Amino acid sequence: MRLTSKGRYAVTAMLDLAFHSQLKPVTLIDIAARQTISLSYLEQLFARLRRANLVKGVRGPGGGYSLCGDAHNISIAEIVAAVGERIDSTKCGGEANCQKTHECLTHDLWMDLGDHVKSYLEKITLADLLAKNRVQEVAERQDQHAQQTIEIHNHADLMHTLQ
Amino acid sequence: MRLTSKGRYAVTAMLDLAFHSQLKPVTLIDIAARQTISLSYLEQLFARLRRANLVKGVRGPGGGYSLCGDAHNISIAEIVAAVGERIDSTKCGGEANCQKTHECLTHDLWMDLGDHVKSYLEKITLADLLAKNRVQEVAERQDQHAQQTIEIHNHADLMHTLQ
DNA sequence: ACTTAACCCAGTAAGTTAGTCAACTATTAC
DNA sequence: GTAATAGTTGACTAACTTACTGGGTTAAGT
Ligand code: FES
Ligand code: FES
Repeated sequence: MRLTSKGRYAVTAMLDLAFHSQLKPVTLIDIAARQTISLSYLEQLFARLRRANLVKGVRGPGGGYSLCGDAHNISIAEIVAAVGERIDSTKCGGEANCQKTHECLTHDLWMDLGDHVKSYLEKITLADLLAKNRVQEVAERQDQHAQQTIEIHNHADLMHTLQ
Repeated sequence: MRLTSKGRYAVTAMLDLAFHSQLKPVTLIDIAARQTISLSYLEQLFARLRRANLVKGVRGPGGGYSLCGDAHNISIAEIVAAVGERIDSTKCGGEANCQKTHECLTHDLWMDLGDHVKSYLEKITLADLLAKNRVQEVAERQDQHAQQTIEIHNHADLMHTLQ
């Protein structure tokens, strides 16, 4: 098993998307600002999410990304799998061939653990997370903070053009 | 979360130890042969396991390692923790401070997942694994195969001394 | 035309993993 | 005592992955 920032970022970004893309697409620039994730790195992750048909991109002004389908139908397991994180803990990848042709001593243990985690993440959807109070609170705080930084950014731009 | 060969090897070796060290200590050389793990790498892992008081080493001929205490009291979670694998999936390590002073959007999700996996691995002991039929079968197959390779090894030694 | 923002590709610093090599110490057997 | 055994320690390394940067292209809106 290997669940790193890649998977964390992917789920975080998808949750941000679910929260903000009700009306119109959300730009990666906004997500990067709110969640403090590198824009270029987000692009890479969304390339995978798009290939997995979890999001769709719209180009040009007013464009951005929005969810493919309903938040109730997107599980955390799907997102994590889409960006290429292995939930499986085995060395053999389920082939039961660690020792030449035979399984190793602990093959079954890791298989069971993997199944366990997988089913846990499959049962949680974006909608489930979105319904939590804590998530709502954090998202709203982020919106306010992002609004401030945008104002600061615009102010800086203004000063720049005045020079 | 990050569960790699390090944790797999550690648990596999401990299980091998639980299976073979009923009467006398087991050498790392034997474990390395049976489980096809690099001897030097095993030494590093057992240094950590010893520091965590999970095994004790006996030097000299007839020496080797044996379990500290009963197999019923050693959980998989302890072994994995002893070699330094993080079961926790959060970025913050439970501090809830991904975003400067605040928690990130998905903090709770990763905390819950970590707790879930941790309690799963805490409930499984070496004795539990040892009781399984599959594990017994694999261990016996490994014993036979190791016996063969030892004979081949002795044969090679014999030929060598005759030259 | 010009701007916006998705899309695409190449590269890279830092860190981790899995492993090797070499030296040293304690214990037992002869 | 001395030789063999087996644990103990530390430094060092190739290969790989992660997280990230930069530069460029393409499609869409105004
Ligand atoms: S993990 Fe599947 S055979 Fe070892
Ligand atoms: S994972 Fe804990 S705050 Fe982000």
